[in-house]
Amino acid sequence: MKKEIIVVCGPTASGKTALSVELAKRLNGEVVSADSMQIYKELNIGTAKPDAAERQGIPHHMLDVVSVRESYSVSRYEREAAACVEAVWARGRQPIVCGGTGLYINALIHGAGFSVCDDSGRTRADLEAEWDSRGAAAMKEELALVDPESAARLHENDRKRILRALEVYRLTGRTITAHNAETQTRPPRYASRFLGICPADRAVLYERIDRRVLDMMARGLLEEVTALEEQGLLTGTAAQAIGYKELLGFLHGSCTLEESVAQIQQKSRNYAKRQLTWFRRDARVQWIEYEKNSSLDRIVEKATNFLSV
RNA sequence: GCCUCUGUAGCUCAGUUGGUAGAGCAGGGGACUGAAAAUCCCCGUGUCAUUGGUUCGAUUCCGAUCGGAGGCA
Repeated sequence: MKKEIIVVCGPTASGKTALSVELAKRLNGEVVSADSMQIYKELNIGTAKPDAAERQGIPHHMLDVVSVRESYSVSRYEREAAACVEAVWARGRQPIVCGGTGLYINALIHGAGFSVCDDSGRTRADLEAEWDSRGAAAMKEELALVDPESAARLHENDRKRILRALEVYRLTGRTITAHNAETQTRPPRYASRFLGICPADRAVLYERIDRRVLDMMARGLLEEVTALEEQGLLTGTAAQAIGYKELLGFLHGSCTLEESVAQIQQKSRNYAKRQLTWFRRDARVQWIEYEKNSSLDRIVEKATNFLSV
């Protein structure tokens, strides 16, 4: 078998799960998820994690790998997902990477090679404290001294990236610019085929999102969030998950349930747009754009056509 | 029925002492290399409800009409 990973990407609620399962059935495949929130064991309904019925007996990997009590990272994903892909090949089957987290997909395919390690989080905590006391301009100036390219590229308000660039420098003595240049010129570690799936009409995507949020509520999202909150589990990364943070507003009495649900829909639409920005600029992606009433069969047919050439 | 307030961007509202208007959100575009469902950047012309009048000039002042809110009956 030609060792080529099939990637199914696209915005949230575009139909990635159904397509990847169909492809797996036809191609003797197994699915490897590339979703930064479905990674968490306790997050189910709100992350649209496929249940047993949706999986249709197809093995799924990289779901439920950690508890929300732990913090996860791209570098862990890069390692663990690669191990899954290798295992699928070892079984003589086709790995199908499916997910909406573009950064994770790139890390898996490309292998960014993050070696810098500070699991204590001390360096970052120090930098955050410095940012708060010295201000954005001073921190950006400090970065400009050691890594002028990054400083020029990053906006002063982009706290997260400025601090990350400084963190890399303090930990390794190398700039993130040098690191990025090195990983970008290295060829990807896996051959891959990218399929992007999305309705041709943005309004149709947004309708699908709105409907799915309502469906999540009907399936018990509020109960899921309530239980997690009672156990004090909605902190850290889990508290960033769309659907969870908005319902917290209702649970704490700062808005009505209807307002929370509308917020979830809104934030999901905003998120879908960001995902599209990410995937659209990726020249590897072959797009399957479908109309409102397109059947799954037609979509799968289009996908297999792309894969056969 | 009378009185008061109100009608400005898709929504909520600001503003123009008369020289055709701007914020937030939505929406659109972009970025993204160990938090990524996160984080960050850019983009604002719309019969200023309709219709008369005053005026060189009205979205702004006056009248009428039609919506909306409140009060008195």
